[in-house]
Amino acid sequence: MTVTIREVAKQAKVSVATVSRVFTGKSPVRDETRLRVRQVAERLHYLPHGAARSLITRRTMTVGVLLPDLHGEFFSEVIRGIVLRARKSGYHLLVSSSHSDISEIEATIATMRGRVDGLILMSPDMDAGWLHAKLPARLPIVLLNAAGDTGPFETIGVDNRGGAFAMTRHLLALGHRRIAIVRGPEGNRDAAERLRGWRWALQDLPGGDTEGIEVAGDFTEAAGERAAAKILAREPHPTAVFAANDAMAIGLLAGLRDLGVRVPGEIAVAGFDDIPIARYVSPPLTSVRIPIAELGARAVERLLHAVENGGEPERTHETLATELVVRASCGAASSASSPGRRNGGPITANRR
Amino acid sequence: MTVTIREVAKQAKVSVATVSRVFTGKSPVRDETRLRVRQVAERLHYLPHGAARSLITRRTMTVGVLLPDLHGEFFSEVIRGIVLRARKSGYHLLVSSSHSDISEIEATIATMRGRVDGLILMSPDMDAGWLHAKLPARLPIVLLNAAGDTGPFETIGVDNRGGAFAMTRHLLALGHRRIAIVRGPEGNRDAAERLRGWRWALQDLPGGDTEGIEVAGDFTEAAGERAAAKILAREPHPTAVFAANDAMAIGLLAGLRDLGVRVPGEIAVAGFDDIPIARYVSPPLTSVRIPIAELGARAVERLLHAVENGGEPERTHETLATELVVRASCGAASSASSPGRRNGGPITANRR
DNA sequence: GAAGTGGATGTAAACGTTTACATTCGCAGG
DNA sequence: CCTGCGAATGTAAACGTTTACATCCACTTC
Repeated sequence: MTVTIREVAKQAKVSVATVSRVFTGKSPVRDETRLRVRQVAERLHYLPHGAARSLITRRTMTVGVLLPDLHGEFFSEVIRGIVLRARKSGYHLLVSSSHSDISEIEATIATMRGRVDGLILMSPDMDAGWLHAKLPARLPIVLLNAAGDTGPFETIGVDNRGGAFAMTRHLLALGHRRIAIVRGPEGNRDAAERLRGWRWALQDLPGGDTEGIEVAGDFTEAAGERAAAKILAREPHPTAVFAANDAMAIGLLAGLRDLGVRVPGEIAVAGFDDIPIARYVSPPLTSVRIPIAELGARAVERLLHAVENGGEPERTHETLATELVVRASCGAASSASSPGRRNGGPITANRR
Repeated sequence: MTVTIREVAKQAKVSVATVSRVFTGKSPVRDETRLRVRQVAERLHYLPHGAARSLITRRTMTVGVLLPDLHGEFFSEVIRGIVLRARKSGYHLLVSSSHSDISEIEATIATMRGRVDGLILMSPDMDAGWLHAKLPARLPIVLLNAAGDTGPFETIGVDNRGGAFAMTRHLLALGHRRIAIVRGPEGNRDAAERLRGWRWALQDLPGGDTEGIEVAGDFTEAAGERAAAKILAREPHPTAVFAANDAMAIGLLAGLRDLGVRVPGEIAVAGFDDIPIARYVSPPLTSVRIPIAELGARAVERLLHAVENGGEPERTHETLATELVVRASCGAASSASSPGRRNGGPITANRR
C-alpha cells in the first residue's frame, strides 16, 4: 500500500542502503546514482517513515510540551517562543494541555515515551517528587515556572516576587496607600509568589499606614471584571489595584469602566506579564514585563542541550528578570510608555 | 540502557506477547499475571515505546498541525479548539508554524511522514494543486481557511464575505455613508474575502452616495494603530471604520484615542473574528463572531473521520456561519452586548 | 473416553528504517 | 604483477513493538 524504501530501491536498481544514504546524506553516493534515486522517490511520492527512523536512530527530533491551559495571549506567546526556537534546531513539537488532574498528566507523559527526545513541562501547581518516581529515567526535562520543590529537575522561571514587589513599590511611590491585589488561582505557584511580593512591599514600609486588600481571582478576564465591584464595595475604597496578571487587569478595566469609575483618575490599575495587547487597551496598561516568548525559547535551548548531552540533568535553576513597564493606567505616565526599569538585576542562573 | 518489553517479560517470567497484551489490554490475561507484569513494569519504569508501536500498528495517534503564524489570540484559540478535540479522542498534536515560504512547508510535511495520521493545514495563501503533487497519497488532510482552488481536499472555513457584508450593512443602517476598511495582508484569502464582502455591501446600495476608503493593513495591532492617522488624513474623514480583524481594530482604537478622537462619538469602529478579548477593550468592540475554537475542533473531527475511514477523501467543503456581535464601538448598543444575529443561515456543508 | 471448546500463553514474523561490516572495483605505488 | 587503498555499493542485523498462529490445558459434551 504505502511505498517503502524497498520499493524505491528496487525501481532505482540499487540496494536499500543506497537509498537510505541518499536521504540521510551522511555517506557518499555517486552523483548519477543519487539523481536516479531521487527521481524514483519523487515519482513514487516516497518519504522516509519517521517512526521507523526514530526506532533505530533513537532520535525523534521532537520536543514534548505540556501546558496547563491555552487560554489567552500568555500561552500563545510561550508556545510561539518554543516553536520558533525548536524549529531553528530542526525539532518538532508534540503539544498537550489542559489536564485536569495529575493522573492525566501521567497518562500523557506515558504516551509520549518514544515520541519525544525531551519534555518541557509547565504545571505551576504540581509536585516534582512524584514526577521523579514515575518517569522513565534519562528523559531530559525542563520545568517551566515550576512549583515548590523541583527535585532533581532543570528549571526555568521568572522573578515573580521581585516583579510584584517592584510594581507595588511603584504604586506606593505614586502616593497610593490603600492598594488592593486581585489574586491568581489557589495553588498556582506564580500567583502565590506575586502575592508574596505585594505583601512584602506593603509590610516593608516604615510608616505602617498602608492597607492591603485581597480579592480572589483566577487569571481570567472575567475574574478581573467581577473584582471591580468587590473593590468598590470596600469603604474607603482602594486607590490602586494590582491584578496578578494582565488578563485580570484588562477585565478589571472593563469592570471599572462599566461602573463609571475613571482609570487612573479615581483608581490606578496595574497588571503582570505585559502581554502584547497590554499597550493597546484603554488606558494602556502598566504592567510587569516578562519575556514570555523568550521564556519558551530558553526552555527549548536548555532542553536540547540536555538532549545532546545524553540526558544527564544539570540541576540548573534559571530565573528571568522582570521589568517594570509604566503606562497610563497607573497614572504615572502621560502617554508614551516609559523606557522601563529592570528589577532584580540581569538574567540570573544559579546552580546548587 | 533503556528498558524494553523484553526486560519486563524476563523479570516477570512471561513472554513478550503477554506483556504487550497487558499494555494494550486487547486480549485476556489472567489477573494474577497482569498484576505481576504491572508491578515489574512499574519497578523498572517501563513504558511502551511509541515509535516501535506506531511502526507496527500503523497508527501514530497524532495529528499534524501546520499554521502560518502564532501571533495573537486568534491562533491561540484555534489551537485550543484543536488540542481539546484531539485529546478527547486520544490524539496528540504535532505542531509547526510560521513558515516563510512554500519549500519550508514542504520540508515540514516531509518530516511529518510516519509521525502523524493526518494533517490540518492552515495556509491562507497557498496553492492546493501543488500540494496534491507532493504529498504521499492516502494521507488525510483538512484545509483550514484554504485559498482559492482547494483541489481534491477536504476544507473547512468561515463565511468571511457574508460576515463582512453583514457588518458593513449594519454600519450603513446606522447611517454611516463614508465607511473605511483596514485591509488584511495581500494574498491572504480571508482578507480578500472580507474585502469583497465590504465592497459588495457598499456598491449594493441604491442611492450610490456611499464612499469606500481602503487603507492597507496586515492583521497586526500595529497596522491598526498606523491606520488611524491615515484615516483622519482623509477629508472629509470617514465616520466608520471596518477593520478586517480584531487585532487591527484594537490597534485602531488605541491609535484614535492617542489622536484624541472619540469612539464611537466621532468615528465608529468594528472588527472581525470576535476574539475573546474584544468585549473587554474600551469601548467594547463590535465584531463579526466566528467560532474560532469550534473551527479547530471541527477540523479535527473531520480529519479523524477520514483517518478512520482509510483516508479516502470526501471532498467535502464546510463553511461555518458568522454572527454579528454589536457592542459599543459602533455606536449602536448602549452597553450590554446584543444577542447577536446569525448571518447566512446555519452551518452549511456542501459537496460538489 | 473421544472430541470439541475456549482461555491463557508462547513463538516468531512482521513493521521501515539505519549502519556496521563485507565486497567489489579501479588505480597508484612499489 | 602484486599489494594496498579508498570510494561506492550491497548484505544483513538491529531497533521495540504487535499479532497471527500454534500450543497447552482444563473443561464440557456426547
